[in-house]
Amino acid sequence: MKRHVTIKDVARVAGVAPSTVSYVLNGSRAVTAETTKAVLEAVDQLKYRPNPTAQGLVSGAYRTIGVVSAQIYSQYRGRVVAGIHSALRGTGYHPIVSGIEDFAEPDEVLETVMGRGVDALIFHDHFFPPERIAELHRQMPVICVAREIDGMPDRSVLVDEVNGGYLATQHLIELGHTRIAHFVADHHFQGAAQRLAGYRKALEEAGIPFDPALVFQGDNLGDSGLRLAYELLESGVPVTAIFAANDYMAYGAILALHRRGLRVPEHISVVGYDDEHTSGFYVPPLTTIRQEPREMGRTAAEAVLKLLRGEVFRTVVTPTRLIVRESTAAPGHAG
Amino acid sequence: MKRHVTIKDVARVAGVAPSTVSYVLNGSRAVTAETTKAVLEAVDQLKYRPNPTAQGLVSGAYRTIGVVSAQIYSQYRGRVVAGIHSALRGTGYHPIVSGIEDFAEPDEVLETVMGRGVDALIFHDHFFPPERIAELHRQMPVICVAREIDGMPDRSVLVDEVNGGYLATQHLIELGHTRIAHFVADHHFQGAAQRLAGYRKALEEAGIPFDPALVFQGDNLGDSGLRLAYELLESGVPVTAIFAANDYMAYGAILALHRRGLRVPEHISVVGYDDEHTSGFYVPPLTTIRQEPREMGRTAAEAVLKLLRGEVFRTVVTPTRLIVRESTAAPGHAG
DNA sequence: CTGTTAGCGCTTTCAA
DNA sequence: TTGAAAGCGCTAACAG
Repeated sequence: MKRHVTIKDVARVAGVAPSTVSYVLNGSRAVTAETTKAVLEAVDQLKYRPNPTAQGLVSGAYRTIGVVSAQIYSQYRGRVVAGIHSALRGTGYHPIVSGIEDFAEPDEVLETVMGRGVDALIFHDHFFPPERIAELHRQMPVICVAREIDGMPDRSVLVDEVNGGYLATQHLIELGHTRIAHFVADHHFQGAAQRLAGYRKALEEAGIPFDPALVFQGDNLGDSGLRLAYELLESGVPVTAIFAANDYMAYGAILALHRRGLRVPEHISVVGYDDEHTSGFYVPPLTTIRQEPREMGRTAAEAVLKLLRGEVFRTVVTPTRLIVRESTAAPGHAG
Repeated sequence: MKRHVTIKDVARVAGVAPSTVSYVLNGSRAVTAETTKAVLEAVDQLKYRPNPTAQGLVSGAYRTIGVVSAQIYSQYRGRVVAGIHSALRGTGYHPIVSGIEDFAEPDEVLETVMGRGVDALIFHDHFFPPERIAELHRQMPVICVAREIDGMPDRSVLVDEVNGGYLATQHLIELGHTRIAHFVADHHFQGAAQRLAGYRKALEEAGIPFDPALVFQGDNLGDSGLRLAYELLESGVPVTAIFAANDYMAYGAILALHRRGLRVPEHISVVGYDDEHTSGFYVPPLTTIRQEPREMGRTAAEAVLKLLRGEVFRTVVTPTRLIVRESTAAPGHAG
């Protein structure tokens, strides 16, 4: 395999000192136009690319942002990462992503990410122990997406989850539903409680009493939606609509209803949450809550850059909105 | 922010030379039990972790595998990455992933991945220019997943795509279908042609003449499945089944049929490809072709490790199998 | 305006 | 069996 071209090679070819090459490339000191030209030519000729590892060793800065993201197979989560990428573009910083697997060990994830030398961290993972995150927070800038950690004020990019839950439920109520079940998101996830709060708020506002028998704890997977829907049906509690706290659970619920001969939305309306890219092609296309994952990623990356520059960042809350498709309709639609 | 504990700190505390600490930690030279103990205690006490960046600088090896993966939001692709992670676990090597975005620029992706210092590369991306990959291949071990590149023999982990296409089509034929449309996968993707070849092979074997009017070029997205299905319906060509070269196109197709009042599988059978995690919860649950993405990732990682050790690797072909669910049935099922 | 030198954290000769 | 010293590729004082 081939040896790397180093700054010395460039210096030799350009007939200058290595440091001069460094100064030209980094603009960290005034250099004659002539010298600059010679250096740049040598760089071109040798196709020299500085070794960021060595740069990092010297400066103690790696120009790298570690990103820890669980369950990246969700389009929603992938988009957050995409937003981070795009905000970092042209800044000289690059993201390195880990925690692709659902249940990657915290230590391992950290070793992957930290081991490479990172200047800051973005967490989009609700499994990672908060104490560990807080600990890292003491060593470098850390931003959390869709999560808040005790002792880390102004270090989050949040989503207006309460409003999301509210919007979903209110939509159902406006359609005329009063018996609305809610499949709660995975309990590790902070948004779960907030979506539930939004659900309760909408009910309350409409004067519909909250019924605990209508709320079921899920775990975000399709299978849990399926199971919960069966449970709901078997419980005999009358219901005309389901608000599932994520799209996958909504899929599972719709399948369960289908298997029991219940059609959506004719017999039961269903609304999801996240607007995964498959939801518009589901049968029926799913009414859901859309967040702005790309925007969230961008904001998180910009926050980190800000902290790195020593500026202040204040926690921001990104909006949610309702996407009405075809899985919701007025109740009693089919009798 | 906190300064890192260095090998010197450990040496001081243990009362030995920095090099001795290195020898103890790497086992690269015999050391007294006593000295070893002192060093290990100091390491423990200071919570010392060697800086891999510095190690990399010296050794020229970074113990890092770059992974370039397009469209990682597909569960299938995410699983390949998970397989890579898991095969690397405990080897001292770590993957760093890039190319999360659909249309990330090759140069940018490379800068992210290469810039960090990687010892080898795994490509799971059919957009990346082959010449660029071949060029990298000259500098370090490179393995491609589900793709072969000219001039790079024995550098791929392949999938038995022909068999996949064959299995899907044969299943339909066994059910009694003879008019089977095929939605071809994105043309950037090598497997597209192979899946088509499998389709043709199954037809031929059954004595069913190949009809070009039944094949439609898609681009892997749900929307393309939708569009193609409308096209198919409008063409007036009679058809009782569709084999879509990926699940997302199958979703789109099913939605289009649904909109035209056609039920699946009663009026038209549909089979997909990839077995995305949502497919089992689709209505109806999708019959599809399952690959072994996790296995593929593992194999790719092991291949790279092998090459790094100077051993030989021979291209392997991983199996595909049919998963029969509820989107397929005998034709004329509903009249 | 430019070159020399030291040193980032580590490994690995070379000496003892 | 161990320590000292050089050097990986780069940057940033320090001199001129």
